[in-house]
Amino acid sequence: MNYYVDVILPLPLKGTFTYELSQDEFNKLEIGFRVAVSFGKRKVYTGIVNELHNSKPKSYETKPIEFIYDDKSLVSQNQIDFWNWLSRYYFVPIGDVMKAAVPSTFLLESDSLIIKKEISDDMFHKMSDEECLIYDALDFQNLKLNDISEILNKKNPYRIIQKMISSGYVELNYELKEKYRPKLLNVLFLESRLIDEINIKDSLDLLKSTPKQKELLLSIISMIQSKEYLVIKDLKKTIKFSDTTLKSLEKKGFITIKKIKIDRNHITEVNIDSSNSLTKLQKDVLSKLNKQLKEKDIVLLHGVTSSGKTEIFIKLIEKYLKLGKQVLYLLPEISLTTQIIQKLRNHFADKISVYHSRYSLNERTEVWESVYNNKENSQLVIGARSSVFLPFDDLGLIIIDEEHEVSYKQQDPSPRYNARDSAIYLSKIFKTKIILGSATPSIESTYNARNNKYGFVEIKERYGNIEMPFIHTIDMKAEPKHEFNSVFSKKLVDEINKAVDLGKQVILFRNRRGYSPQWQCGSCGHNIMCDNCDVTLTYHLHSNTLRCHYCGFQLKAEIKCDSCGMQTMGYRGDGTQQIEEVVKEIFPNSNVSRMDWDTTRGKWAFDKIINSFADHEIDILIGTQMITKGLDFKNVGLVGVINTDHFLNFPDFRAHEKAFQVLTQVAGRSGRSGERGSVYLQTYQPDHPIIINVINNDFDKMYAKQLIERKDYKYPPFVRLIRITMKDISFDKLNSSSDWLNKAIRTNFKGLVLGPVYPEISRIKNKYHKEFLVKLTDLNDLNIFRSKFQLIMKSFDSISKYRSVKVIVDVDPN
DNA sequence: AGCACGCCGACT
DNA sequence: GTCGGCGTGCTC
Repeated sequence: MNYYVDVILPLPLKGTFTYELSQDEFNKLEIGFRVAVSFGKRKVYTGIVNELHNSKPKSYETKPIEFIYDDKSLVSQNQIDFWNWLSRYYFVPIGDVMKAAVPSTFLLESDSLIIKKEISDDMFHKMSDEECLIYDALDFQNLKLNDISEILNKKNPYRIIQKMISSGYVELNYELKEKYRPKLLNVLFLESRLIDEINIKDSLDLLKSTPKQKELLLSIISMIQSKEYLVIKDLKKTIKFSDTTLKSLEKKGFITIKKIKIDRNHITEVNIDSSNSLTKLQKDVLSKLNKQLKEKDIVLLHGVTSSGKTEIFIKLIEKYLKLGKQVLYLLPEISLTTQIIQKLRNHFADKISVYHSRYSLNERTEVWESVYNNKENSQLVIGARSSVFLPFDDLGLIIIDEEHEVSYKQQDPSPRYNARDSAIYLSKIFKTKIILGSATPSIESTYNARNNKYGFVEIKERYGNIEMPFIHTIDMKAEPKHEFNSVFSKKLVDEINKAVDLGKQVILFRNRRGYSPQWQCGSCGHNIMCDNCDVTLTYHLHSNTLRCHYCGFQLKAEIKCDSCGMQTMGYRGDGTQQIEEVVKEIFPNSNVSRMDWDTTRGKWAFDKIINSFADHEIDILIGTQMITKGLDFKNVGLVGVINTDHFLNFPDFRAHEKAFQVLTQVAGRSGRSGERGSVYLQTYQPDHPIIINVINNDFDKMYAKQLIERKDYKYPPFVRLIRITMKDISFDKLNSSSDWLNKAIRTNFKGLVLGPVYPEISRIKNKYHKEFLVKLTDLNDLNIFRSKFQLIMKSFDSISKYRSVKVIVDVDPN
């Protein structure tokens, strides 16, 4: 009997790789174990077992595995199933899924080391000169392949080493570097005899001659109380002492100093608030939710902004935690602010872990381990997209908050998966319940809810009976502009002044689109383009440079125009920075701050701005989408949208849906406690149907109209979209290869295929882009299309001149 | 992807 | 003569 294992490797290659096993290894291994395997000529990777079987591969020879890391699966069968589904559904190599799922800490790096074996004289005499050279060199130290290549002055030492290995002169060993270093904390333990009061007295007598030490010991005793140990850093905060003083105490046997491993996700301050009483309305919603959950696995909770969804979620979470189940609370990355985390911590204290891509590898590793061991502090995980990959063992509930957010879909590196949709699949494997929450649910989820696929609960009132904000339009065609800057109407400025005078805070909102500051010639209108991308460069005031947002290309801003030679290049367009300046100019007595990707680079920059706004250190906050994400400010009296039209006018089948969502969400920031808030939308199209829907808070009408359009023009939820993007440095090669692919797809697949077309930005980072859009009318078509497409790509890859062309498949693109 | 092999041009 | 450029093929 032969024994084989199919291994997932962290490489962007299709499929798994088969290695041979001894019977012992076969018996020991299980799905989800980690193994070290040699791959290619010189690489060793950590792979994860996908399958164990007995069928010998026909077309190639197998290698043995090198090493088994685990006694217990690192990744459960369920997770492996999930990876396989994701890989298949989204057309991505399973290795990419593995890389997204497992912190690299668990995938040890290896460097092959050649180690000398003891051999007989007889064998030694059979060696060639080069072999002898290597063998002798190994007397001093173990060598890596690179070292040997230097000794022999030869590019490829592998053949020789291979021969030496097979002859039994040397063997390969792998230096496995543990990348993960747990955070260590210096702590001190008090000698146990000192806990007795009489002993303390005696001991202090001993320290009469060293008052510093005596004083320190007294502090230690008073601080340590009944605790097991004292963190030295904390001690230093209370009393000043030198390390030698502390060391002396250790020498004299009063204390012992140790380094202990601590959990990086320990909590700092918690104000437990277990009262958590729900209003009657909330209780009502909760019982409806519970009822729905009995019948359906997925329930959509559509609750208007500020309707108190979080408190309801908290009750639900409590219920599942009490049952001993794990709970995953998914949020868009950007909403993972201390605000919501703090709210949940106040209820669940140390049962919470947060999983976030902005956290360090070490921090993520700790959460992973904690979930893996089903520890107390990760019973509730609050996480972004990638937390669907955590090694849950007994997941009872997944809450997907802000369900409509497009950022649940990973865009750039593969795997291009949607965390919401993946979580839904995950829930089927785990038999987990799902709550989708939003004030502005996606058309797709609403469609599923209304067609009885999902359960559905609605909250139409705001928490504490606060009225929905009053939404006004300001018709920019008719209203006079403010004298300082024409982006502001006089009306908006007046209203802001009124609000600020009343001690209210103001949020000004603008869309990045159309607001990137340009460096343009005042005489000929010449614009400066990026060298590598098909976009104009954006002007950055602080550095006086022009930058590309796609590739980072930079130029110094010059006054002289390249095109007409005039000294009339200057700053046009109304960038955020410019708006900030104008606002500061118009409202000189107010504190004005700006929040966008530029001002929130650091890990905590976002939280800092949010907190200072919450503490009313800022009167007027200017920002992009970012400020709409579920932030809960008490004192906002006015929200102004500067360029409403930019949400309405772009060519995307979701444009109107998104415009409704974002405007409703922005409006929802106003008047969240106490009085009714106001919202002002500056627009040139005050009668636009979406604006009317927003004003009337009329989700149903918006939904009905969008659904008709989606049906007529064949978009989700009526079809499934697949976008295929081709990229190449050579424009001609891109065109000829896309012609080839176009023909191949259309002759093999009888479905709706659009394209290829050049996307709006047709060149990025020096590569030309072209895309297809495939529309599938039912799920079975996905399987048909996949098999056809795979065949097509096989032929495509065998055309050597198209080798450099990148083909990217994006299933359910945004 | 990452790496080795192999075949061509420009150098000590 | 050789170093090294990149086009090509392969990894269980």
